[in-house]
Amino acid sequence: MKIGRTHYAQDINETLIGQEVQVAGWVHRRRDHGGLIFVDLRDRTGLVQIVCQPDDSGFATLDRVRAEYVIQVAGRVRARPEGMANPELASGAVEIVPHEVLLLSSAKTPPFSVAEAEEVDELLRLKYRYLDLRRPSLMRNLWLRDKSLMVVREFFHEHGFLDIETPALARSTPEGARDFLVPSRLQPGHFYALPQSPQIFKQLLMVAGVDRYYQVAKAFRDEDLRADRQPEFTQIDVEMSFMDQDAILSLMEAMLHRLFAEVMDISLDPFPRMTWHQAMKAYGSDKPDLRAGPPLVNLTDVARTVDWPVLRDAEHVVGVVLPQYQPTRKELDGWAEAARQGGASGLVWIVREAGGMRSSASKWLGDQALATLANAAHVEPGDALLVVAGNGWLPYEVAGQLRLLFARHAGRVQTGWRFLWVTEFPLFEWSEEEGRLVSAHHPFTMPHPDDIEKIESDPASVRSQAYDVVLNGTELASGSLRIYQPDLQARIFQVLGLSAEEIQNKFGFLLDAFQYGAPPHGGIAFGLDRLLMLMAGADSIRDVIAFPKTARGTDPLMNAPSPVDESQLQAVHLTVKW
RNA sequence: GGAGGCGUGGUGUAGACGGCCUAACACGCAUGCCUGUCACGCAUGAGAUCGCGGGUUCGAAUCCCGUCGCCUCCGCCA
Repeated sequence: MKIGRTHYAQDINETLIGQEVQVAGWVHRRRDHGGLIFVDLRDRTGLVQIVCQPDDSGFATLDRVRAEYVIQVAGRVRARPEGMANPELASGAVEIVPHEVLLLSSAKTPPFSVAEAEEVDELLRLKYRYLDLRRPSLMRNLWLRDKSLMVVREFFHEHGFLDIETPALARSTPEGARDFLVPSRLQPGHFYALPQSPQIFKQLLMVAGVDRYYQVAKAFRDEDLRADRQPEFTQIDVEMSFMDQDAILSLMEAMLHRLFAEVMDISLDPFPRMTWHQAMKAYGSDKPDLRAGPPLVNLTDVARTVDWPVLRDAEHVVGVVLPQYQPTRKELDGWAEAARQGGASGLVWIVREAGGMRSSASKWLGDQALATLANAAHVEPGDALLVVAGNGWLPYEVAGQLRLLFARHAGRVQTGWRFLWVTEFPLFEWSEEEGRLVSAHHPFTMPHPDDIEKIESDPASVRSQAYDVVLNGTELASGSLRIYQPDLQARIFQVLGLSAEEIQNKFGFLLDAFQYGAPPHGGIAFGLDRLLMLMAGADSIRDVIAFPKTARGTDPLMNAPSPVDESQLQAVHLTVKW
């Protein structure tokens, strides 16, 4: 028998009954009945059952094989006996009777079972990632990734976007995350940086007249990891010229609609749009989870009427309604603790029972005042209300956290795919660490046209033409219209506190480029890994990345990072100290 | 940088008030039996100095200190 296959496991079905087929793959399970051996052969598509009797050729080989041996089987497809079909398998109505079995590779007993779905220590999984990937759940995610990228690429191709590669060896950018650095051998003492995003390149491509660009691009950020953060990750990076914000949002939304329709067979509703300000007021978050129950209620006005300074004198008073929920004292104490952790001075709760009301503030608020608050929040008998008071955005953020905590705790998070656009992010935000204004998105973000005159006089209030795609409380994409006028860009740099010299040194090439005819342009970057994580129902982006890194940034399979030879260090003019 | 959780045969867990642990259970593995299983079944068996180091104690998987690793969260992530 030559090496090769005629069919994948999942394609062996009733239509092939009586035909000769050749399949190849791994021994998933072997069930030895003495005179009768069943082998589940696994390939990347699934399983197919091989059945073999002592006088069949190949019996001796199948008697010897063990889990994860690699075999190739030529045989005839036949229907399984009456009542013996396995509805769990695509190939479950049939089986293969071999007339030749080739043992291609034996295998050591694997360190964990490929066939069992049990949860295995992730370090071990990563060390033996090639075995982990054999498990159907991860293999499915690789397929999902491939299929999704095909749909995305088709979409962009059809809409006239050019797929253009940008360098992985770039220069360090002053704003943003910590860079991964690569020492230069030819330029002693100089370093490349791995790009945190192709941002500047794609804007230069717009100046070049590419008009529509996209790239499935690796991005690198040397920051601490999380379940949804890896030091290298993949963006679907997009940039367009001569389109206003509305046109960009509509086109990108169409892409996601197409993706979900073709890959998930899900027809998405049009995405609601919400300004950052609205999102913060209604959900205390710039990435609201619309599945997690009703929005926050604003009790600031009604709080003015009560005779208790904690509420009356607070800048903002925000409530979370717990519909038809009577929390225990322990739950309430837990939420109060969470509120304090979040920076609030405390939590006021009101529980409306059939008869009357209990409250943490009953010492200070009479029944009348409690009723006023409860009524303002439309709290019905059987409901409860959590109230956070404070200044600035803090009470909103804390209440937003409590909203999520409650929804998760009480199992009130609805299922579904709740996308939305969040628009009009602030252009600047205050950095405590640096003691200055920094760009909320990045310094090339176009200010809102109505706010341009306030850039110098009241920068904190300036809105931007930046937007995010949010899905179920996760930020999936971030983008903006870009500044294309050199003078406006210079004003922004000035507000950011960059000296003329720094500007010239760090961004001079971009400003230069803008002087040679820059089109109005804007774009967006989708976090592919996060998107796939949600589509796959995974808890971590590691489950949709073939070879991810641990929370400490190591790769246990290759043992990276690693020390290097002294000669390698010398070549790049480095001495290591520790 | 900070907080928390976890670490016990190959895998997943139990044991945690110190002695009942000569460390249990399931799966896996090995050997034998078994002709319709599909998480096959039955029988027998091998396999662990309880992450590592130190301490307390007559005695430590169990208590204390340190350390390493993994995971989660906060900070950080334009």
